[in-house]
Amino acid sequence: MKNYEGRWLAAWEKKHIFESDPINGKKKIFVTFPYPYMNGPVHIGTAFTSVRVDIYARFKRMQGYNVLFPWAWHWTGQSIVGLSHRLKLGDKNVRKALVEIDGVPESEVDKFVNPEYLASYYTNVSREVIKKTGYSVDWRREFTTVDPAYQRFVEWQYLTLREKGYIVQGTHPVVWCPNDKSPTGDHDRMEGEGISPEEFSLIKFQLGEFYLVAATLRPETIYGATNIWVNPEGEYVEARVNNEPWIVSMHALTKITEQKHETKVLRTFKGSELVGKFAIAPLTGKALPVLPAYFVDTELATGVVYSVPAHAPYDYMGLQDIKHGLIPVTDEVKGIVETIQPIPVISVKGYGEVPAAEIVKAYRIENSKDIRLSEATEKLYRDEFHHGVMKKNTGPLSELPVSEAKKKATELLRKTERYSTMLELPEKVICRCGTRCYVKILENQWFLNYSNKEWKERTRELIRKARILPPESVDWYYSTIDWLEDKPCVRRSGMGTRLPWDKEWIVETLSDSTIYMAFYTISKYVNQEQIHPDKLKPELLDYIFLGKGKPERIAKELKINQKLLRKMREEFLYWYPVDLRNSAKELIPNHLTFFAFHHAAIFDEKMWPRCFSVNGMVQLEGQRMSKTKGVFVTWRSALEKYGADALRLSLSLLADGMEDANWTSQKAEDSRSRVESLIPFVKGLRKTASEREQEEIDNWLVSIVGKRIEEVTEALDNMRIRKAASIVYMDIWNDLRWYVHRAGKPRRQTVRNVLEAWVKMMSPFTPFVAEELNRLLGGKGFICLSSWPDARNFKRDEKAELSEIIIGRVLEDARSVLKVVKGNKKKLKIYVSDKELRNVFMEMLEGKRSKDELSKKVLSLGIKPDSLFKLRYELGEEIVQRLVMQGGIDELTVLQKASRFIGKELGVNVEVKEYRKGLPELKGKDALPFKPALYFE
RNA sequence: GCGGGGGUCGCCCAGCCUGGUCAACGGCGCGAGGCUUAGGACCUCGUCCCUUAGGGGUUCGUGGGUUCAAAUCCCACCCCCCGCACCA
Repeated sequence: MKNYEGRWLAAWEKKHIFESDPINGKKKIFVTFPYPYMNGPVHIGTAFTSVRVDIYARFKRMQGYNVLFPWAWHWTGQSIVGLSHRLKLGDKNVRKALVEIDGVPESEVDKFVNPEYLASYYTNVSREVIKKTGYSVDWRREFTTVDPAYQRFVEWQYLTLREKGYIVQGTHPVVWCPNDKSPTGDHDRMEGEGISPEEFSLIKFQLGEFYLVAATLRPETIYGATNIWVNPEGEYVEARVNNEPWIVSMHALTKITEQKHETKVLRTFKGSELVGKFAIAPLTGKALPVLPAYFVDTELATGVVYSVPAHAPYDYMGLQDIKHGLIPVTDEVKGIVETIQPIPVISVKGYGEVPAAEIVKAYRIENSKDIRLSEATEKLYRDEFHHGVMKKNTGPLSELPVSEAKKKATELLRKTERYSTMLELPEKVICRCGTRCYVKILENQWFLNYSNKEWKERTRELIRKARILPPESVDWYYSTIDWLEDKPCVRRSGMGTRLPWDKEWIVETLSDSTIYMAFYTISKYVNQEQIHPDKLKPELLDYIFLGKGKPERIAKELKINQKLLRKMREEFLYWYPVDLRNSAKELIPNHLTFFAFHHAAIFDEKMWPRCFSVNGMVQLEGQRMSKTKGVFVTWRSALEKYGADALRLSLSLLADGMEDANWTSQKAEDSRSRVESLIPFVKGLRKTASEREQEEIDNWLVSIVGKRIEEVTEALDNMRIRKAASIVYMDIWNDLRWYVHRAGKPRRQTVRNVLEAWVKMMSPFTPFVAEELNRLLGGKGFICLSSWPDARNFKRDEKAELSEIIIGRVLEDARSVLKVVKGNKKKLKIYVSDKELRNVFMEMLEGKRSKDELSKKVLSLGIKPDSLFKLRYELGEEIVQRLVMQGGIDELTVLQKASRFIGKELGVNVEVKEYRKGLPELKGKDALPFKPALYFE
C-alpha cells in the first residue's frame, strides 16, 4: 500500500466526509451492495462487484448528490455454525483452509469453534480491508444480521408479510441429515449432488402373518418377479406400520417413521432368517422364494426387493451367483434356485428374449459385485422405459408401452391394498458431516408464497418500472418470477431471527436479506444509542417504514422521544427507495428477485427499488474460484500486494455487462504500473508546459476531452464501469500523448484545465492517487468532494477535430506508401484536389444533386465518377457527417500548417500544393477530395 | 433437460441493437528505433499473408441465407459460462 493511501484515508475519516445525513432539498442517491456472508474473508469476487458500487457512489457524489453507501454483514444461517462445528470435530481440511487460504493466524483458529467468534473475526478483517480499499461507506450504520435491533426488524418484516397473507404453512419432503437435524442442500453434501427424493412403490408380499414389503421403481415388472431378495447380513424388523404387520429393514423403519407413519418395532432379526421362506405376490398370486443377495442395501428403501431376472441385471447375476456357489445356501434353497427361469415381460427393440442376460454378457459381467452392473442397469432401464412394450403375459398391462404400464400397474396394485409408497433417495447422499441422509417429511414449515399470482404480477410490475442493468439481464428476472414456487423461509438450526409467532423456526438466510436496506436508514440511531433495540416494536417500525399509526401515541406507549421517532421516519422517507443495488449475476434467480418480491409486498410503489444492476462472475487465471481447489484470492492479499488504487483500477477494467471477468495477476500488475506512472506523467507534462498563444491543437485537445467527459459520464450512469475506466485511463492518456507529440510545447493553461478534469474523472476509480494529483496541481480540499467535470466547459471545436482526422489519414496513407516503396526518399509532395472537384464532392455528400447530374460533372473534370462514390464509403459516416455539418474544410491550409509535423514524423521535407488541371505533376491527378495525392521523391 | 449470457486478429477485449468509417478500437505481450553510463520508466513506429506507390488476398465458433455490401440481420448446428430452490 502506498504511503499516501493511508494518509488520505485518515484525512477522509477525520473529516467524516462519507457520513451522510438527510439534507433538506438536496437530491439523494442511495446505493447498496448485498452484505457479504461472514463464513470467510471477503475475496476478489466481492471486491469486483462491490467496487462498482463505490465507483458509482463517488461519481454521483461529485455530481452533487447527497450519497449514502452503507455496509453490513450477513451472519444468518447454517454455514458459519457448520464450519465451526467441523473444526471442533477436528476436520484437518477445514483447519488447513482457514490457515492457508483465509490467512487466519494459528493463534486464532482454535477460537473458531465458537461460531460468533468466527464471524466476528472475519467481520473485523473484512471491515479493515474495505476501509483500506477506500470505500466511501457511512460506517455509522453498520450492523450484523444477528444484532438484536436487526432481529426486531426481521420480526416486523415477517409479521407484516404474514398479515398480508404471503406466508403459508406447508408439509414437504426434504433430504434430511439426522446428525445436523436439518435439511441437506446440494452444496452441503459430500456425496450425492443433485439427488432428490423419488417415490418408490412398496409392494406387500404376504409372508405368514406379515407383509414382506419390497420396494421398486418399476412396479410394472411384478409380472416378471421370480423371487425376493434380502441381505442375509442385514438387520430386519417385524413391526407394526399404521397397524399393519410389516417386515422391512431396521433402517427402513426409521425412514418410514420420518415420513409420518405410526410405527412400532416388535422384533429384530437377521435377513438370513427369511431365506428359503415363500411370500405371495399381489396381482399374480405367485408364491416367491426369499433368497439372499449382498447387493441389497438395507439403507435403501425397505431393504427388500423383488427379483426380475429377465430385466434387471442385478437380479440376473444374483441368481447366477447362487447357482455358481458364490453365495452359500442350503441344498434345499439351491434346489429352488435351480428351478428359477427368468420371465420376460417386456419386449424392447434391439434386445432378444431375456434382455438382462444379454446386457450382462455384452458388458462381460461375471458376478454381482461387478461395478459395471449399475451402468448396465441404467442403460437397460432407459431403453425399456422409452422403447419397451409389455408382453402378452402381463394381463391387464399387455401391449402397453412401459411408461403407461407403470401407471396402470400402480393403479391396479393400489386397488389390492397391498401397495404403499415411500419417498427415497435413488442414490446415496452423504452430508458434509459424514452422515448418510434420508428423506424426511418436514411438517408445518413456513413458506413464502411466491407462487401467489397477484404477488407475482406486482413483482413483475416492479421490475418493469425499474432500470435493469445491463439491459440484457432483464429476461432472467421475468423467468425467475414465473418459475418461483413457494419457498421455505425458515430452518431449524443456524444463526438468525426466530419467527415471532413460531419460535422453533429461524428465518433462513435468503429470506432475512430482502428489504434490509430500509434498516440502514435507522440503524445509525441504534448504533448511536439514541434508541434501544427493545424499543423497535412492530408498531414503531410500522410507523417508520409504512407511516402507519400516530407518532404521539407510539412515542408515549414506548416511552421514547417523539421528535426522535419523527426524525427516523423522515430519514427513511429521505433515503428510500434504493437507487442502485449491484450484485453478481448469479444472485438474480434468488436474492435480487426476492428483493423485488418483498418490496412489492411490503412497500408502496414509491418505495420500490429504482435500479437493479449485475455483473459477471470472477474467474481467477481462467479458472472458476474454488476454495477447495485452492483457486482463491482474498481481497486482503490482493490489496496488500497491489495497493488500493491499482486493485480498484484492475477490477474496473476487468469486464462489463454480464460477461465473466478473468482476474489475473498480470492484469493487476499492469494496473499497478499504470497507476504508478500517473504522477511522473502529470509532473512531466506540467514541467514542459509553457505560456503561449492558443493554437488549433489546443482547441483539439479541449474539444476531445469534452467529448471524453460526455462518454465517461454516460458510461458511469449506465454502470458501464469498464468502458468508463478505459476511456479515463487509456483513451484520455492517449489523447494527451498525441497532443504533446503534435504540439511539441504544451500550453500551460490548456494542460491545466484538462488535467484538472482528468484527475476528477479518476477520482471514483483511483481515489487516492487522484487526491495526490490534485495536490500536485495545486488543488485544495478533497477532490472526491469536488464537482464532476462539465463537458460544457470544454468547447467543442469540430473544425479542429476534423483537421486532426485529415492529418491522421494523410500520415497513415504516407506511411503505407513508404512501407512498400524502395529507395531513399527525401521529399513528400502532397496535392490536395482542386476546388471544383471538392465542391462537386460536397454536393454529393449533401445529397443535393442526382447521381446522373453528379456523374456528368465529375466526368467533365476528368475523374471517374465511381472513384468518388467509392471514396464516400471509404470516408465513412462519421467523417461525412462532420464534413457536411461544416460545409467542408480548407484542406490546403490544414495540411500546410501541419506540413512540418508530417515531415518530422516521416523524416522528409513536405510540400503541400493544390492540384490544378493540366499541371504536369506526377501522381497529382490522383488527388481526391479529403484524400490528397502523395508523391515521394 | 429447462432458463439466462457468451464465442472477435498470440492473450485480454471494443464493435454487433441502428449493415458500408472494419484487416477490425484500446491494453498486454513481442519486434525496431529514440532517450539514458546501463537497466527500468518514458516516447515513437511496427505486429494476418502477399506487394518497389497508398493495392490485393484470407479473416470475426461452423455451415447456409438475405443484400450492391455482413463481425454486424435471418436460419440451423457446435462449443463455453451461470442458475435450476430448503445454500449462501
